[in-house]
Amino acid sequence: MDRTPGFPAAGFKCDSVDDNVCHSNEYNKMSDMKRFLMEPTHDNTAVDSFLGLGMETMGLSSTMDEFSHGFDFSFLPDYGGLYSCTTQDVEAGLKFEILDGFLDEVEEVEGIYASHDLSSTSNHILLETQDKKKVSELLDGGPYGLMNFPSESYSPGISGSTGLSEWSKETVPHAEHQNVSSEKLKDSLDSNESEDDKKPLSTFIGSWVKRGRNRKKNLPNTAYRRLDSSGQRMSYDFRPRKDAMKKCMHTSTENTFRDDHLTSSESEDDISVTKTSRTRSDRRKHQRMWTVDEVMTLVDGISHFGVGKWTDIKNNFFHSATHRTPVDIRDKWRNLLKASYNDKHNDGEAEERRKSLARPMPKDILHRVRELASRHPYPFSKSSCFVYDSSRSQSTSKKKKKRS
DNA sequence: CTTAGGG
DNA sequence: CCCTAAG
Repeated sequence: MDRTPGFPAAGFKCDSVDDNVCHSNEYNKMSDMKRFLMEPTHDNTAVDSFLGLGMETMGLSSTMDEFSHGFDFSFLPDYGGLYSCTTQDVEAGLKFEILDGFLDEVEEVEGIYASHDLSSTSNHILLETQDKKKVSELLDGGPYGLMNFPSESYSPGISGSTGLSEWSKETVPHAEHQNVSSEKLKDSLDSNESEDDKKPLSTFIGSWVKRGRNRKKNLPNTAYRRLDSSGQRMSYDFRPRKDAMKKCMHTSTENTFRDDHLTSSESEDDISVTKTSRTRSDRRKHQRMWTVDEVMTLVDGISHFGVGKWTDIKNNFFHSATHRTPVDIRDKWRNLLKASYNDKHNDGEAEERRKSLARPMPKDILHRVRELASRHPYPFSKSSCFVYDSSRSQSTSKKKKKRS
């Protein structure tokens, strides 16, 4: 795949990623991102600056300090990997993350599941699994010899807010989703409150802030979240569009918001919105629904590292998902097991009734969950009550990973 | 720090 | 999701 001259790769940390990794999916996605960036509603000032910088200081890490945007390049790995690390991608990923943040909140509140169009789910899941199998090859030291991927060059794009939700949408008419997203953002940017006034932007901000606050409480984990396996700093101290951000937030929350809106967990100073709200038992207020894509990522991760290697799964499959701690992942797996178990032992009537209420979990996933469950028993339901037809399990090419 | 388990 | 205990 050729990089157009206008979009130079910022090869700062992505030397290990060669163009081969950018197969068609990423290409399409990049096209979308570029198109997205071309939208007149977005000021490309920052992008242009990045461009210039990218051209001039390519490979010259010593001159990076002159960069006045406070851009911490150490975050590149998150968007690196298959994205080939162009500055545009960085910007785009950033914006997507922002937009997705909006959508996440909106989803929770209004029950709109725009990020995964379930009508086309079956379609895109098939492709998705194929893609993931490619990823599996990568992990297994497949065609690209990334056997011991340094956990940062491997960023399959199945990453939470941005990559994950966009990862497999190539075949889905997801342009509408993006349009919706940008509309949402525009509305929020123009007026301080979103159009339907159900959720003023301040609410979003408050939610993010509080989330960061809560996360902060368990400091061991927070510290952990800032580092990747090699101890490299992974915080995203990236604030080029500060001015644009300013437009959409109250001054009182500005600082916290700016630090939190991307990291959602890593604000150093959260003194502003602390004592008053936290005394409540509002712990579980901000839950993010697991998308189907995330679940599939989780299943893939478990199939690679095995049940119990939650940190490995987090680092390699949910690396840029700022939420989703290893514990979260483990919990989700626990719930998936339960779901698969229930799905197995229930008469169709109850199932239908339940499915009308909850959003459907595709059968494919439950099957894979059961496979994995049978593969490595989880000391969860005492005995291995997930005796799954072992003959079916042999059909998959997935390798069996034995836990120690 | 990580993981398991319970709330 | 959150919290805690144990390795």
